[in-house]
Amino acid sequence: MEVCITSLLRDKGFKVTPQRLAIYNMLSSTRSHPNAEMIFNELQAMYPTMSLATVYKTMEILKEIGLVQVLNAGEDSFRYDAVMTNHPHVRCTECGKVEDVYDVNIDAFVNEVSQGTKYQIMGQQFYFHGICPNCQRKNSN
Amino acid sequence: MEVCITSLLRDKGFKVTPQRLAIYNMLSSTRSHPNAEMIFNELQAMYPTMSLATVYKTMEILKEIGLVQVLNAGEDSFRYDAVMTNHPHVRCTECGKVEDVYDVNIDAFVNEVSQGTKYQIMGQQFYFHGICPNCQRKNSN
DNA sequence: TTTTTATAGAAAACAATTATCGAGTAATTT
DNA sequence: AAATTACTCGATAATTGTTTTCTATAAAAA
Repeated sequence: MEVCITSLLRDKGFKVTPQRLAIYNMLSSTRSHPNAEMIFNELQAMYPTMSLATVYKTMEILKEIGLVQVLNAGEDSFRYDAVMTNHPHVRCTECGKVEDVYDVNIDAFVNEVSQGTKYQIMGQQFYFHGICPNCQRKNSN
Repeated sequence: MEVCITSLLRDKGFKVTPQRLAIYNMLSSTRSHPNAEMIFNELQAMYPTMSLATVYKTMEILKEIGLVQVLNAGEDSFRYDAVMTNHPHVRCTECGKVEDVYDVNIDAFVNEVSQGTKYQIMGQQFYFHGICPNCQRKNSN
């Protein structure tokens, strides 16, 4: 993994810096789909000089070299995901968490749209929102 | 239609103003999914005192009374749609236009996600991006 | 090691959106 | 119809997420 990002950065002419490694490592070891501020807050402890601008600039680079995808889950800020397979996301409108959705057949759906619209579909984003099992339980109490 | 928005506004305690009618009429007679600025620009000619703030405030109200839906097609600004049936959208990455996608079966897909995640799904947004037939033709020349 | 080049991060800039507030106007009451 | 009330308009200012600028500094190349 480390090797991967290191050589990927270098191949594209970007420098390998501690900040970039830290940001990517943090992102790839969580499933919380953090936004820039969450990443910043978590890394600030270990990297006291870390700035939000660096997080944004790094995300830009990581997106460019194909290591992260940017999620727009209908909130006011972007979330980031180091899992690059294109999968839907579901956001809980009560507690705000964003989770992955696996085990659904996207391809058939995409094909249907492609044929119906005559568009050459390059990608898609599926966002669901609702109430997670946890919050459902809380609500019923 | 006019009757509908007029009474809807009044029932919810909002006043019926020329600006609100103009904004809603403009939105419901286009398929271009404009953002606030596009709406503002188009109406400024006929309503010289129209301001962007009014467009935003009106959209807030129209959303609240269920007359428009807000689209977040992965751009930097929101787009608005007076068609309230929940349908996917596809954006052309070349010319930027956003079109509706009809004739696809969403329900089965939503059910699949609902059962797989145990979430109580309240809504969803499907965004596709790609190249529209027009731009495909242009590109091949 | 030296030189070159890109980067980090503070601060300022930006753009979309939201809030504030006084004057104006629609709806309601008299 | 006039007066009252409450909501709204729109100029302006504020806010928020994100991007840019600038310069000392760290990483890569020589």
